[in-house]
Amino acid sequence: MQTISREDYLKAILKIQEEAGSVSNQALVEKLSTRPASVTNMLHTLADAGWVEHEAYKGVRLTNSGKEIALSTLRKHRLWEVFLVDKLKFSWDEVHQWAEDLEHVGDEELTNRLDTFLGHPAFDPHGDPIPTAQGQWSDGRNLIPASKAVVGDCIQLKGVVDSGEAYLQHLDRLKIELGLILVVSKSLDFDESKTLIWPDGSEASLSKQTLQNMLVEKLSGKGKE
Amino acid sequence: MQTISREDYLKAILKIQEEAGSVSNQALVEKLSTRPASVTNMLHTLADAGWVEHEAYKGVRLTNSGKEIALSTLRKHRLWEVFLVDKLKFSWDEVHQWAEDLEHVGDEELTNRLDTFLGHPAFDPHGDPIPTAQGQWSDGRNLIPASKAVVGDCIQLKGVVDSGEAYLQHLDRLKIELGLILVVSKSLDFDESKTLIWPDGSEASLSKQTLQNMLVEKLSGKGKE
DNA sequence: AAAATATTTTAGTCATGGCTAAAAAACAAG
DNA sequence: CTTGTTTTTTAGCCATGACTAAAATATTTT
Repeated sequence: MQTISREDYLKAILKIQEEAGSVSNQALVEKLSTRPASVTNMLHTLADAGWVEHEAYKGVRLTNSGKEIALSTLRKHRLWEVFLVDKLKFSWDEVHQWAEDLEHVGDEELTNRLDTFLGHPAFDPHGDPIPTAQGQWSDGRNLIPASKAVVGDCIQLKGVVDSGEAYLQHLDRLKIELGLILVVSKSLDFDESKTLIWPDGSEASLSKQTLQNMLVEKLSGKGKE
Repeated sequence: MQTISREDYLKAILKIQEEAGSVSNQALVEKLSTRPASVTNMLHTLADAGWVEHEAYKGVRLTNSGKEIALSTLRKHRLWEVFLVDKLKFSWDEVHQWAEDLEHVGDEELTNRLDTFLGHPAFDPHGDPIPTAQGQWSDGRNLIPASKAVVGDCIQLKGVVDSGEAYLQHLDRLKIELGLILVVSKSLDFDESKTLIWPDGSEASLSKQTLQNMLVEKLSGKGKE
């Protein structure tokens, strides 16, 4: 049967599987802030339940039923995040921990009602796509890290790679939020920082690190501002 | 520290304390569908945490800090029930189990935002009063069981004693919901059943059992229809 | 008050899911 | 290919909070 811990592991495996291809125990240790022995332990449990295929020393892969649970949990997590931001007016850097709890509450029925109540959102407050009730979540968008934009580009922030509190608060201080349109006005080869222009005309220089974690859509080769 | 199980026990103790005065292990066994040994066990844990005072074989009483946690949990439970009914459009007989889970999520801040979002409701979907953020929940209303109404009385349903699924669905089938105004037209001494008249003119006879669990406000000695 | 009944506690077990420490396997480098 | 390092697994322990069975205490009945 599903428990909170098992759902957390399945969700973590899904994410690692998607972004890294293969899933090592080590990766799970980092993602879940736990210990190697705990991971091995849980992988046995998940394998016994038929949610992952596990070969000792070789890594894991989600089975269809495992992936279904993981996607459903991810869907719940992201829908609750939308609820917390849109309805309860939390900011995007405050919602993760509560969503981490809420994702384990409710069944498909409740989730679908929440989805309807929220107006069938396609993305969560960090720009991550919300899986559908049928488990589809292919993004469709063609986003690039802002670090790849060049001088003259007009870009719109559509998501973030790192949705940790620290990074999001950093963006807050820079008055950068989802949907914001920026123009690249300068690029330094030296440290790969770039200077960007805000819609209100102000400008600021962002570090390579900051830019790499911003997922943007290129609106045009020349800024339209 | 607080866990789901501990919050459940504190909430149960609060409810029993309010409606029965003293709290026996037996009462907790019934309320929580558990076993005597489990209750004794948990009471030790709660006493060690300073949330109850427990004297062997004599029963328990909440301390101030225990009552605070219990009231906060009850507040969360009832607010989430309002959310499920008002926003997600569940019926009053479907919400209890999910609220049972949701009540353990979030802190005071989240609860207060939820409260604001819901428009500071005073009562949950079963007519039970919602404790305030300050832990006040004195009802103020003067409700009586419908079994005490007499012929000619005009009564309005304001709450239920038993908010179990079975009873609520029974009321659903009778087209009885919170706020409904009824007139008592007949009363049988034999089985203490009463015949009631609906606003649309239809009438039906309700058993003593059914009436005892309906909490009503007497609008007038003579029905005003 | 003594006996019968009911309630509560103690003692000991079990499952989940953490953990540490040590062994085993895989991988990397000389 | 052998040695050293990293990763994974095994073995064994711990806390929480269920449980059963049996002992102890309360309560009720005669």
